[in-house]
Amino acid sequence: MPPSSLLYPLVSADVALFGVDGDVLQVLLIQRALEPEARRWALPGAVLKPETDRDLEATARRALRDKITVEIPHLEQVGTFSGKDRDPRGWAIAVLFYALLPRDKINAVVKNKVEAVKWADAAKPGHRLAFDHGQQLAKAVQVLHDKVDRHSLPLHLMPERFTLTELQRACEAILGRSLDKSVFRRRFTTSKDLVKIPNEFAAGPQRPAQLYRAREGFVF
Amino acid sequence: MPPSSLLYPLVSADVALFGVDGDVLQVLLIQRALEPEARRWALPGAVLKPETDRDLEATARRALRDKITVEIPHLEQVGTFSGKDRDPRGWAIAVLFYALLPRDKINAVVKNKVEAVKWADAAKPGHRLAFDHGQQLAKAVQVLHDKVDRHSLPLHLMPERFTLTELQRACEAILGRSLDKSVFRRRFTTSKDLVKIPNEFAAGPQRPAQLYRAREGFVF
DNA sequence: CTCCTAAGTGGCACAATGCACATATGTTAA
DNA sequence: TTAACATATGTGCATTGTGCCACTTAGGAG
Repeated sequence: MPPSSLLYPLVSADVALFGVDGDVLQVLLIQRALEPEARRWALPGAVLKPETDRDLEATARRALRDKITVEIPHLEQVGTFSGKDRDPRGWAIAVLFYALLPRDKINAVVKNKVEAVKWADAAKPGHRLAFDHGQQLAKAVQVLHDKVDRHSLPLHLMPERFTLTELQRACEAILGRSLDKSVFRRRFTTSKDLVKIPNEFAAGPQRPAQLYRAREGFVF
Repeated sequence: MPPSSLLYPLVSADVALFGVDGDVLQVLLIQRALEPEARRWALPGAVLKPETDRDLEATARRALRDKITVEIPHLEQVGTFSGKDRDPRGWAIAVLFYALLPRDKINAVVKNKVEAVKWADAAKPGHRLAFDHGQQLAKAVQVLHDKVDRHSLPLHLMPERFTLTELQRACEAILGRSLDKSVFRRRFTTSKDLVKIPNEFAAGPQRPAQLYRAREGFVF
């Protein structure tokens, strides 16, 4: 039971789980089954259980474990949203995390649950989200955006092996604009985070493409 | 009374208040009067009062109002620290903010209070801080550092009117390294955030220096 | 063998940077 | 009165990074 009075705030963790499909940045939404805001789409979240959660990142992981089947390697804090008006139940605090899901796992996420689950365009989810989740999502997208702008490579979005062009598509999806091929390559073929896989190429109806993988121990 | 059980976490807001004195980045510390961690130095903080605080930023402002005399214009969230082991009283959440105090107000902050208050070198406070405040401080310094690295100007640290050299000293204090005078000037004399004050100069035993002020509505 | 597609490379103008040096303008001291 | 001095402000140049665009290369499809 959440606290009904104002004595203690309701504390929860929300997660913006991002994936890239083609050239669109997507985010996982769930349709709330219970009041408040029942039937509205929302970011997955969970209420803190101090007796079991080690910290709020554990709360966030639990929120995901209930919905999806794959384990998330990368989870990072975005910020904290607080106040007495964000949740009809009263004074509430939500700590927002984001996570990146590899392209090849993007269809392995739906679990048997009461709630409906779907992927939505992260830039325009198409619905008014529950609580302040619209604002939260915008903030998470902005953080992701800034990070890629600062030349961080979102390798956690990529499968084990990938081509430079695939990586460029992922960055373009996050930034929402196209990048120059030549510039992109010059910048990153010398990056310590990218490792060329010798003699491994992606086949296709054109010239084969060199495959790369993330450096051991890489974190976004 | 903080919650003694694990049913609800203890929620508080901490503030890293930064100032620059000469070429050292300083942070305001208070010596705790009460248990736990009595007599240890800590960042100023306050426990959330849901009945009075609009949000956690308000909690942070209240933490400062109790200690210092000047109103802080700029307050920004750094991150949230949570877990059952950070505070001996049990499961606790602390949301950390930072604030920047102008050089000319740096000696106007001490209020009549039980606790001792002092400025410490932000890079090495010299004491083991209470709770996880050492870690919190390091994170706040890093955020500040990154921001200046990305060419943001910490104008909130400066007095109303200042010279380019003073501004450069402030940036150097934050970054912990010296910057090239020529590069610094080329970069920022054309910045929209800096406004030259015509016919106003700082006197001294040398050539007078042009005075600048922050653009109206500037935020760090 | 030729065409198509995407991979990968190279050139060039321009901007940002690091560094050395030059000039300006006040105070201070002989 | 004048020279020494300290800091402000500006210039020149080599190096490196970036944006833009054209070109070459290596496969598959027909």
